Amino acid sequence: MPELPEVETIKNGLAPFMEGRAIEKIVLRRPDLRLPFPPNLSKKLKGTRIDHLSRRAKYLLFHFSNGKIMAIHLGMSGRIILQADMAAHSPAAHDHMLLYLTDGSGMVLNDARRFGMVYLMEADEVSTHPGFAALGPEPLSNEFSGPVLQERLKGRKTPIKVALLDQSIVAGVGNIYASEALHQSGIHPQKEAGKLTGAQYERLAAAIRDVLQRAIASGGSTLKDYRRSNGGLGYFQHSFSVYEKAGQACPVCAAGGKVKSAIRKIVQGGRASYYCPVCQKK
DNA sequence: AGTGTCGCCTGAATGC
DNA sequence: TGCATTCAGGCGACAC
Repeated sequence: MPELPEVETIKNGLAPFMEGRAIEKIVLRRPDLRLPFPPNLSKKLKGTRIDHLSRRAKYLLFHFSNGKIMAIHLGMSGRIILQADMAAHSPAAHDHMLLYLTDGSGMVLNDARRFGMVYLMEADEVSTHPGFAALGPEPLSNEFSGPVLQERLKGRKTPIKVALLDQSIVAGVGNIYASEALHQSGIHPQKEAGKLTGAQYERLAAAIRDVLQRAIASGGSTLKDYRRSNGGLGYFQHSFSVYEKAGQACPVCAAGGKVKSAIRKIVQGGRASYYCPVCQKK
């Protein structure tokens, strides 16, 4: 499940092999993923150069020389696999989009569950396009801070864990990093989002940044559905404190030596949350 | 506007 | 062994 660090890692892995190269053609092997592919995608991009790659929230953006941007959201199970020789690639199950570069290399978009999305837009539409207009600030940018988080959550009665998954509050945080950041900042996932103290918003904002940065430094987290574009594995999953660790000892408590507590799993908004009942108080 | 629920989709895990 | 059921979850659509 690619969240911000995974998409950032994919972007960094792809960029050296794609930037500056030109599109020969794009072959679609089905009409849609979560949404239909953009009409005439191949025709609109044929012959254009990829100027650079970037990321916004969990979207990977390809900036083209003709002023267009292709945005890919990998959903739950999306993968991008680089191919040195596209002619030698025989499409596998769930290879939905094949992007051929003029030098013979290319990339394959594989998405078993098809929760992913591909958009094509003009460069100046990135802030107004329906998929992007409501996105909150990038957590690793200067636009994000404790006070900003506090302002955006003012009056919100929803649990803080649920609010962190809302992409309009802060962009790019998903289920793994929401639980990890709340644990790191000592905040209970069921705490009402609008009712943290100023110090707690500061700690939470700092923890979100820290956990995301550490995950990026580790190449992201490899779970059931995510691999890096070179086929290699991220390894931040070995640094999880609470995610998928129900019943195990809380590492913070364990380090303290005295208090023994086990990580608990609850369901909020239909999704699993993990927390330490000792470290994280309402 | 905020909040909650549903549905999309497949593979892995579990149950009988 | 094999078939059926359950679960995972980002996000758009929708109802209230």
